Amino acid sequence: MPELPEVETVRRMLESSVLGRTVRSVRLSGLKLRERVRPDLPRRLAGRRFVTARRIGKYLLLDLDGGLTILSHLGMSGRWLFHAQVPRRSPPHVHARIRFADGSQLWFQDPRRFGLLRLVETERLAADPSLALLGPDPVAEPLTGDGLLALATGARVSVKTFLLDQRRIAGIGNIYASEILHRAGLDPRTRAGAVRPERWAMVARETTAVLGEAIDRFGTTFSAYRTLWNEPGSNGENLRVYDRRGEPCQTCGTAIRRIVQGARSTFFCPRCQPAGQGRRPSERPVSGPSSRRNAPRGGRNRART
DNA sequence: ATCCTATCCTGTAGGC
DNA sequence: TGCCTACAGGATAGGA
Repeated sequence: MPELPEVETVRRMLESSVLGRTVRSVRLSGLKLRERVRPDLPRRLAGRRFVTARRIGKYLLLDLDGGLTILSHLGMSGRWLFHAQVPRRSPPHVHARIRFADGSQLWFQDPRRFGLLRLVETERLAADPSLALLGPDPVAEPLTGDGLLALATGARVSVKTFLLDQRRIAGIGNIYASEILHRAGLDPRTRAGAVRPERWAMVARETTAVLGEAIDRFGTTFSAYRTLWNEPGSNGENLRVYDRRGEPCQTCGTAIRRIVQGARSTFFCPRCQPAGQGRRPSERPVSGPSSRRNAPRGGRNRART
């Protein structure tokens, strides 16, 4: 799943390749993504120049001159791809092809169609419903222990679910939530409102470290995520718990466990992340108490991200 | 208000 | 080999 580091990687690459280019024409697949792409998007983009590439949480904001912005989200399987030369055989699921004058093209590809391509007037972005409720972006404004403590006051959800809530913090997804909690030594089942201040300080520090390292490695690729150059990110080898059920913890050797929280996998080390940092919330796997039923059957190459 | 589940969607692994 | 089923999880609408 593309999370903040993957989106940031794409943003930086867009910045180096697409800024300054003027759109000659656009072709849409016409298929519905998370929402329908406006059919007048090609007409409205034509002749405009890309001027800024921004990111808020997992959202990408591509500003064009004349006050128009493409608000984009990669969802589960979305990719922005830049082709200096267009490949002879066209891959499936390309929903937008943006052509530039020199023959290069920028594509939005998304097999699962959870992604988003929305045209917004730049000055109205702040009021856009997808952005209006987002919490702080932890790369733009690094988290602090005190800040997290305040955000979590009264929250009864687990700290794992808390980190995934984009209204509280924007950009953390399922992979990095597990990684952050492992490095912070915090049981993912702990109730967010019961986490001690010292522990929040560790979460803040580790969030910065985990996201920063992932950005340095161009993101984590299991299978779907690719950079703008259609290359996988190399952060997978840097992950300590995610998708490592049964493997020995790199810190203490204990077998990594997988549990289900809010219908999502969580991976943690029961020894490095001991219970008892606070009371646990009443979260249970959706399909009953047997978490084995939801166990992924694949290895590290299972379709993801 | 807050929490929680179902829903959208396709590729892929694994079972038979 | 090939068909079938379940699962992966981004955001969000709507129910408890």
